[in-house]
Amino acid sequence: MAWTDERIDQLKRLWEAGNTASQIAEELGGVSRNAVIGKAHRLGLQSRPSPVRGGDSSAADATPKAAAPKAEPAAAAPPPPPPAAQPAPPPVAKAAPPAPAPTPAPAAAAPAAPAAPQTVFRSIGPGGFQRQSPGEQQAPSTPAPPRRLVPAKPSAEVAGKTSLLDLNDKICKWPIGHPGEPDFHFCGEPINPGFPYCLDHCSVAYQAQLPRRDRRPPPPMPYGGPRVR
DNA sequence: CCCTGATTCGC
DNA sequence: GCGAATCAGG
Repeated sequence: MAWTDERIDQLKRLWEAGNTASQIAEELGGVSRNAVIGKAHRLGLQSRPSPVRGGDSSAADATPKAAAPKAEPAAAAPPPPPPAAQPAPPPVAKAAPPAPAPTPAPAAAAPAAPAAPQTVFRSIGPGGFQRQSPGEQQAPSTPAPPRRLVPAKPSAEVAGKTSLLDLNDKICKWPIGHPGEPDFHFCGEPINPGFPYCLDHCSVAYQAQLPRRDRRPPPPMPYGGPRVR
């Protein structure tokens, strides 16, 4: 199974969304957990809290890394790995509790720009995107209402639709329809900062892990989505 | 045991 | 570049 752009992109998103390598492997299909991890590393994806890493048994461990039980020839001279700065920590915020949050005080999270007239978007984690608007602030008292997201068909009109050539870094790349169809186009709405899709499509693309019981049947996925087993 | 991610190294 | 084998912690 080759690492196509789509599969790589899926890997990135799932990885950064906090899925385990096993889950990602299962989701992608055709690859092993190791393959996912290996690819993730090759892509330079930052590893999330791994059980092996942080588990520093000794408080002041003098030995940094002696985990080389295998051959340790004469290599030595470890080239200082340029810490490729971490330029992208914004997209991931605190994970949103999927469970019914009894928190009644919603305003506490919006201390900044209370007078800002413009809508502010804040991603609060995979599957937990919420619109934060000064006016239409909704108390999350309701048990995570599974928003019924229709594939948002802005206008089936041929005119004004977002074509492939219209895509850029600022608009939602969620496909509407299917490639080849006469009216196939892209969402085109302003993106949710840090993501390739708009707010609504982010909430579709990044589904929160719900109990298998009451999970919404067929989440609309582009291109048929990941294989169904 | 199970799980996890990290790393190595032959391909 | 890829990923099975292996390592190592929870």
